Amino acid sequence: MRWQHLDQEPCSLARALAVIGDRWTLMVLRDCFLGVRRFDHFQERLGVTRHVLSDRLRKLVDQGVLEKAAYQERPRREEYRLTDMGRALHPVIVHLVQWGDRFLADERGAPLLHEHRTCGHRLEARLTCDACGEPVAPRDVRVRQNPAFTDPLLPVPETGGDVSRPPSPPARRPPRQESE
Amino acid sequence: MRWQHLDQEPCSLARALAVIGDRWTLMVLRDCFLGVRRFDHFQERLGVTRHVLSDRLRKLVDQGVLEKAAYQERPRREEYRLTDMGRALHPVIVHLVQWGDRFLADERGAPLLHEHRTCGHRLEARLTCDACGEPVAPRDVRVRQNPAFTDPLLPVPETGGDVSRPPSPPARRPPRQESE
DNA sequence: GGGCATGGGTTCCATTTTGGAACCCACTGA
DNA sequence: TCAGTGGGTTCCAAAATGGAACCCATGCCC
Repeated sequence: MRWQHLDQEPCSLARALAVIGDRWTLMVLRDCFLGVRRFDHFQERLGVTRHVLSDRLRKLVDQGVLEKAAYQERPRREEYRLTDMGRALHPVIVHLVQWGDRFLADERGAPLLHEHRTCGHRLEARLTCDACGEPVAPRDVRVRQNPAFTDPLLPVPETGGDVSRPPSPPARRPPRQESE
Repeated sequence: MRWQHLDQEPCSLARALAVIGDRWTLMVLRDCFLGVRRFDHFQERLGVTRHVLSDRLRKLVDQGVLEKAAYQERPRREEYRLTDMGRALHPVIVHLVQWGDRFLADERGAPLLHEHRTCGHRLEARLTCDACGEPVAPRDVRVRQNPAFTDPLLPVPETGGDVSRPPSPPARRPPRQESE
């Protein structure tokens, strides 16, 4: 499986990672959310090579995550801004940052402090279900396959334990006769 | 800047990406949340080479995201399970999947349907602030630097527009006259 | 009007990381 | 003894990345 074929996969995570899953892209987007918009400013803050940065920015623009806008003519200067598609990644970045704060910080704690302006408290990000407003834990989620997709997408349950949810039906044993 | 030095950066996103930011790791974790636990099962579902899979699993175990547990002795067989640190990535994956569902799906829609078991509705993931329970949008978040970090971490604001929040001032309108 | 600075890149090449495929090893069951 | 299984490792070619230099249009200073 080649990485660039991931966008063809019948899996939204794979398709999302085909867009933002390479090494520097989420770092670029973090800086976008912090207000960085110019090539050299990204380059200086990230320390990524100009070549790679140029490539990432171009791909993000092509895919609709960023847009280029002139902020000055003569000489023409352009900047990169988040589109709605890009801004929709905000929860991903917030949760990743919080995960890093929680599990990977040193004794000084989180480098950046996030405050929820509307309530004034430290932002404690939580995944909730918009339908009922309740917090969502991994095992609260039942995953089914969209019947419009005919190839099986979900794993055959493994015997011996459970992680996200216990398999319900006793039927459907793994068909293991063929050797591929 | 080398990728493997990212875990030293004073940035929780960089540190998080040093752990889960390479090409296949989030795909592995997605499968973990779907109940996959065995080497060959990961390999078959992901199509990644065994070499890379072996490397990623080992790193995830070393870093505490997964743990190896024997599910059988004689012959000893081991499986990989999420730790609490790994399960804490659930919101990241859910939001990424939902982003893919929303922006990258084909006409058939989302490949996998997620239902919130406790309320019975389709799971619509939302980032909320645990302190006040309200939804959080990008511009609701104020970012400050932890004073224990002395080097400046936040970008110097760029003149000419806003993305995540207005620096302070009078009015604010999108400068979008350009064609392109 | 020559030189230098600035923003926004591209080119070149060495080093790393992947992809693909084959190989390995301990154990089991027939 | 021999094939099968789970869980890897080794080898090599192809792709991506890192580092550094170079480019180019414009504007600014003298």
